[in-house]
Amino acid sequence: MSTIWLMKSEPAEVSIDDALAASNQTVPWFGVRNYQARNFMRDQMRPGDPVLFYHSSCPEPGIAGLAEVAGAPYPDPTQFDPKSPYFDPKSDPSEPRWILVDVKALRKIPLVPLGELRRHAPLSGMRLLARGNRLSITPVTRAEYNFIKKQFLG
DNA sequence: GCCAACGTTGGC
DNA sequence: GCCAACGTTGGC
Repeated sequence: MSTIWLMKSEPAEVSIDDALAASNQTVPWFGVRNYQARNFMRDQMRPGDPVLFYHSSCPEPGIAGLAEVAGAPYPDPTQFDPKSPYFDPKSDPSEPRWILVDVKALRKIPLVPLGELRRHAPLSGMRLLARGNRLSITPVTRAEYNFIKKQFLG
């Protein structure tokens, strides 16, 4: 049984449109620098897991598209690039600290705003909505996922 | 720009 | 191992 994920991206950096325009509609999920989120990618994600593509830190935060995990985890190359904002001088190339997966965008959806998600009781347990949540990758339950699809995607 | 919440760092 | 200080996230 696959796990379902919600993954936040700043659209100014990689939007759902950017992902759909990428080669094979696939983008590496670079830049995660939080151990819990890394561990989800490294230890729990499997190719084909459904992903809700969420836009954060932008004028209209919300779910912007559907995607899926596209491959096995591998080291995030930006951690070794001194010119990258995600450069991590403490990461040893022989034992990379930051791991990512590729994500394949499937389709853009009419934006489901954060405020709309908060409005529905069946979604009140979503990790995304928890007070103080900052985690950029969170699991989504099958019930939450099904509700979102039924409610917002007809 | 503000600020609540949370994660990380580093001295002890 | 504790915990204060600091840095970051991310909505508003």
